[in-house]
Amino acid sequence: MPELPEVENVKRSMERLGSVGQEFAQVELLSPKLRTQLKASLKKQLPGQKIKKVYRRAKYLLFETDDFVLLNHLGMTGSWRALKAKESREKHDHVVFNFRSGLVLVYNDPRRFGILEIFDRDKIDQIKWLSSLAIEPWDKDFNGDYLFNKTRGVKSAIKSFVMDQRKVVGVGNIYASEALYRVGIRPTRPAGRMTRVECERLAVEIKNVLEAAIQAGGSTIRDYRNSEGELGGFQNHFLVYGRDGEMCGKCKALIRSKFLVGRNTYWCPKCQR
DNA sequence: CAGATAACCTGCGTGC
DNA sequence: TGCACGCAGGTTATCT
Repeated sequence: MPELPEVENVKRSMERLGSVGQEFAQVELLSPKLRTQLKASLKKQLPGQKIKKVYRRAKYLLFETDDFVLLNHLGMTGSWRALKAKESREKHDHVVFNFRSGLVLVYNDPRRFGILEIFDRDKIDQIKWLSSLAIEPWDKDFNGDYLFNKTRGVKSAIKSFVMDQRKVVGVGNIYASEALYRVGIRPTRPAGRMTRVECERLAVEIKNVLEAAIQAGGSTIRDYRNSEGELGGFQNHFLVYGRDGEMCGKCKALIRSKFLVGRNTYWCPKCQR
């Protein structure tokens, strides 16, 4: 469910809930595992720790405390919510974080593809989930030259390149189609066949589409919500995603879709070459 | 090695 | 109303 814009919005809503500065109290583990085993150390180590910072890296959400880092990936269906009435538990709630102030944050995840793990704070750079991620899209080095150099000799489709978190971070199935449409590149184009100018434009449009989606609160197709329960709005601005059979807004050709890289992919056959 | 496919899970919409 | 099937915002392991 969540790509970078959604995770960024979860992060911002977490800050608005006042999570920074909160001191952990009891932690309740309701399930044995998400994508990975839920460790008992969550219950033992977090109480007494204060959240110093909440931040995002790629599609990961991180809570930094005095001594630890709580790492979270939302998988396809992960979500957070703040409890108002006590004991308002729902199906697929997996972990309950009680704070000393009375705030309660619950992690819910029907498909359990998410990750919730704790690491020593001085070992952040050893976290395997983060070790091979590419630079952030807003890093000064993320530009046309970067994409041009990384794509040289790559025969696989540009769409799979853009979705490869080791090459480009934060772009998933929605924003891959949207970014490539904006640049006028067909998703099936071999990555190594991108010109330098096209790489330049792709770097710009990846940032543009992610930025626009962040500003719109992310995309809600079925069930995405930020931690304050708010829905996203960028689904109303999709130019190609989910619009196969509809007219392209630029040229009136019909938008097509095809299964590619294991995911449905959308593009305009006339505007994208 | 690239590319496709399966696997991990549950829920929901569709068509019979 | 029920059931089988396909599909879903992600990632990784395993095939061909």
